[in-house]
Amino acid sequence: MNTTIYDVAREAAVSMATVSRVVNGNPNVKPATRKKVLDAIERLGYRPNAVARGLASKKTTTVGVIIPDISSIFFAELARGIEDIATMYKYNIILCNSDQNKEKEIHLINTLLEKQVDGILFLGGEITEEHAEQFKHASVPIVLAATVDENKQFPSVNIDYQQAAFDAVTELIERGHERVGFVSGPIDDPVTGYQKYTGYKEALKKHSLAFDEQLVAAGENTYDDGLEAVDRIMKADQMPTAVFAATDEMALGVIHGLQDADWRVPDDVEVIGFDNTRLATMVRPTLTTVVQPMYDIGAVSMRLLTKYMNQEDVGDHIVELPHRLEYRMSTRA
Amino acid sequence: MNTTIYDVAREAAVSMATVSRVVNGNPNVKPATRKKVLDAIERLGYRPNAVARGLASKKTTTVGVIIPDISSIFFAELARGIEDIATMYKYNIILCNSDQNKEKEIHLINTLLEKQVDGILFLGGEITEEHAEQFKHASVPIVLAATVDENKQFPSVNIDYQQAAFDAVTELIERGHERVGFVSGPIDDPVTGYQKYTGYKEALKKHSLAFDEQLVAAGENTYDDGLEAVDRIMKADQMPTAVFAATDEMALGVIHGLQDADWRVPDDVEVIGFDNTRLATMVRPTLTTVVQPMYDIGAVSMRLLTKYMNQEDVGDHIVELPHRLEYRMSTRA
DNA sequence: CTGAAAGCGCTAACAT
DNA sequence: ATGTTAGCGCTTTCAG
Repeated sequence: MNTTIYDVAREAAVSMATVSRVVNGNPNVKPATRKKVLDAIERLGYRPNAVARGLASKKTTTVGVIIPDISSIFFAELARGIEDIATMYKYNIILCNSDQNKEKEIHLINTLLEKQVDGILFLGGEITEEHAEQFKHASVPIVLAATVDENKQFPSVNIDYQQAAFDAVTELIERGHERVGFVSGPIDDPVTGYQKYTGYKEALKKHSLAFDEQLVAAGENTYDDGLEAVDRIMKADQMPTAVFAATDEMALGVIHGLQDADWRVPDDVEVIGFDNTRLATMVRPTLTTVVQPMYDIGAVSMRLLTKYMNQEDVGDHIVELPHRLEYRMSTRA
Repeated sequence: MNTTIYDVAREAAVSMATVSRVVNGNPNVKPATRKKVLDAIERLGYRPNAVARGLASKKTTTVGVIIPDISSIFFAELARGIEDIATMYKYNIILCNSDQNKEKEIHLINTLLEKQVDGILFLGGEITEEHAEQFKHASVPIVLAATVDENKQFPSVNIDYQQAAFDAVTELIERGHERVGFVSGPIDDPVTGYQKYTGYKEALKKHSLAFDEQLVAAGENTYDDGLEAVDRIMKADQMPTAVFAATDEMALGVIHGLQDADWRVPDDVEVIGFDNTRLATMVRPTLTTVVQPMYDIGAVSMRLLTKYMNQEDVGDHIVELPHRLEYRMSTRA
């Protein structure tokens, strides 16, 4: 049997209430009795039972995090930002991988709610009607991070993916390229696909360049798909002289695919990636890429969630973090 | 107010016990009444409170995972293995980053125990006396993964790091190299440093090669430290013709450092890494490396933990997974 | 400043 | 097959 607050109370010859007070740092305890209690706790090796506390107080100091895949460099970095801030605010994190699978996501939300988490951080592809329904019925605050919510009906933190893609492609165009390839994950993936795709097309249009289906390769966001994308776009009737890849990992694939086929980067083809993961400096040439502050997105979203959980006033429910281009060697100086 | 089991009981005109039975899939319920209850649950939108259940049943179906840094490729992959198996056995995971900081680790163990996790998975550097003390007093099973426990007093899953390093270095030596560099994280880190260092020295000794301090560079396990290591070891009085790096990330640094200084890999210098993270195929030349089954270590350790939690019979408390060399292009065919 | 007592929502005997 | 009844360990009024 573990020792309980009752045992401590008896040992210290006070009431449970008093023990509870000292354990919770309530100032209304005479120093002398506080000491008595502390001693008893020490002597008995008492450790408060957070489950009982949770039941009584209706707070678990635990938040649920639904993430597509913790083994992805991108999400792992985000997760670290989340965890650090959570720790700072004394929360623990229940981490769940969803693989962006809607069924799983819905199921996980339910599980987390059953576990009485104080809040949920949702990272994923997209918010569907069904997600929205769930979220609305949740009794705790929910914040989205790196997740597209068309209707902007839930608090979220993001960067402007479309604008970021637009900026990157514009940079390429302004360097004189008229044939810019686009390599991405599934186009129907809201963040890694669609938004960047739209930004890409906008940039072309803005500069009166024709859109060419042959310069587009949509794979699965992996290195190998980047590699393969090269096969496809370099076979276009008119080859691209620059490539914008939707993730750094794909960009590495593109660079190596290009090099394997004896093209030189950046001399023959310039390449820009997206995310600025640690991978970007781990290639030759190093990768020029759109900086997405992953750690910060995680940190800020967690911070936002803590505010909701404490019912603090929140300014903007939708926060958009800045992005920028980091110039490295995969583009010409 | 959320709806409780009591509300459901009233709505279905049965007792709480019966509701509890159907919620928990107890077969001793007449189909008809089961349906009545299910309907009531549906109608009320009832969602069981896991905290209350936890308090009453003394099981939370949650396990704590203490991990050095989730943003590391290596640990993220391990975490994925852990989470997948946990999900399979209906457990959730409370994920905590320790940064291998002993204070934090001890503190986290306590927090997790307070939260009444059903078990703990500990990944980290090393088990000290103090850790051991904590573990012994824990009321739940603890399994170590990718963590060195000198006294082998706790259940754990690992590969034989020393042997693996020995094998890699031996491979290099048998290819005719007499000057093999060793690049690693802090030598005093049990897994990434000491064990591999020992394996390295053993291999030299076995083949009657002299140990040369100048060929050893211990940094911080990062890409940049790999890069810098090259500066050091290539300045040795007699340069190495092969390098064994303790992690893939360092190995990438070494390869690029070498290439930046106009050495050719593998022609001038052969390189072998360690881990077989996804990075290994994301370099040119692709990296020959020691395969450490990260996902499996995570999965197996979680599986082991479930056995302890279910008080099942466990065969070996210490499991050692196999390692092997994966030959790629950073070594000559 | 301290204590008594009523739950929090559920499970687990024990009855029936 | 179903109901009754204690708790699980803690927080939280409410008194004093």
